[in-house]
Amino acid sequence: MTERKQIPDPTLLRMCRYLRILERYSEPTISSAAIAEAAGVNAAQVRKDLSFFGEFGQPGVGYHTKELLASLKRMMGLDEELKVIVVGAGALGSALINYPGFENRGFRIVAVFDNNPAKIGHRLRGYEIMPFDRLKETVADLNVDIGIIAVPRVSAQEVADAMIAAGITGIVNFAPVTLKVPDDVVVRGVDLTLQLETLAYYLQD
Amino acid sequence: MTERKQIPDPTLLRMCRYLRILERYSEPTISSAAIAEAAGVNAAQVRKDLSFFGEFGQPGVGYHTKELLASLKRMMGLDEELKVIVVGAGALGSALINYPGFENRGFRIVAVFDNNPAKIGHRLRGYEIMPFDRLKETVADLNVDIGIIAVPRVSAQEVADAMIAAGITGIVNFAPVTLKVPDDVVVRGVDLTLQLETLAYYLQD
DNA sequence: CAGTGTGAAGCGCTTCACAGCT
DNA sequence: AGCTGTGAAGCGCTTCACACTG
Repeated sequence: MTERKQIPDPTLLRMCRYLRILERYSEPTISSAAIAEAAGVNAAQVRKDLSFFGEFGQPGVGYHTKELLASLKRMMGLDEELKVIVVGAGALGSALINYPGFENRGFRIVAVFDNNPAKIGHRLRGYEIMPFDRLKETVADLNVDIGIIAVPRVSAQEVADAMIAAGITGIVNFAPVTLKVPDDVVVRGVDLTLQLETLAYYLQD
Repeated sequence: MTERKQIPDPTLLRMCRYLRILERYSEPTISSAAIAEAAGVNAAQVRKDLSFFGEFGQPGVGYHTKELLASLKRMMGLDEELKVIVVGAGALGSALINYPGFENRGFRIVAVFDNNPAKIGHRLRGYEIMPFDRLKETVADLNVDIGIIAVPRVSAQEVADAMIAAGITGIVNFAPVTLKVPDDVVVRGVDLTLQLETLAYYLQD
């Protein structure tokens, strides 16, 4: 993975939210205040975030919506399609495969894996479910960028190890466990129940 | 919602992860270092986090696993079942309903809603799908604690408004949009593609 | 000794405030 | 006048380091 300018993680996450706001903003220009309002953050925060990537604004006017969107997409690495594999064709994996958000945002699912013999060969929304042991060759053949882990907790680490062995350096993990990976691999976790659990704290008495 | 001691949000999120680690730890005692190792954080962080809730440890020994688990669960508000409704019975809603993690962790889904006539009345893993307009009465009748939003982006705010009008004060939002809610309502967002998008940044070149 | 609990230092993100540009 | 870009201040989380304890 090539090194590039260090950008705070919270900034990166907000950038993605800004992109969505820009995508459905109809005015030709937009101010940091307007972005902030839609994203639920401070306007200075928006300007500071954008400044990590360059100077896009025009004092007294704001930002040119389409131009800003295009620039940011490119700088975020979201201007060209990324190839994704999904491991785990259970309820969660199926939902992810059917989730329009992925393809809409430039992520193309190129293969789906599962180790359940009953599922292998079956098709899921056009994707043939392949046996887990064909992961390595598939990743190499198709030049996969990102691996999504949608298997039960106990198998997650094993799947991650296989992905890494196959050369994948970007992983999104939906299993509720902290994965151990080498430094050059980026793992992002999405935990479906974590947020629910923190709510419990606030709802007490 | 009663005010209670202010605990940093990052701490709350880590607490939930600690709980999971404790649940499948077999030794009678556990050290902050062991928890830290499993959670991928600093040991001092673990002790500091725990100290927000009290003094549970024994110098030279560590923490009594089961005792700590029970105490933390109680203090996090996770010692008794919470009632949850899910709005949106599409791919994501269905996956959530089938996700064993919810029920396993003390969240009981008590009703599922959708406004698609083709789905209403149908059963999904034992849950009858109800029309959206019966949300208010159901929330009141069943004493619902938490609402999960699993509808498309465009409908999310409307659903949130209805939940709030019905008296729900804790919401988990799976739609990729920032919801506007009153101060006394706690919203937690789970964004399925956000993490994927941030990966793109790291994978450039 | 092994390991907790915590004051204090360190660090990084957020917010302010304002100079500067149009 | 309106709004950006940013140095500096503010603030909160993280990490250190060590006194203390069984």
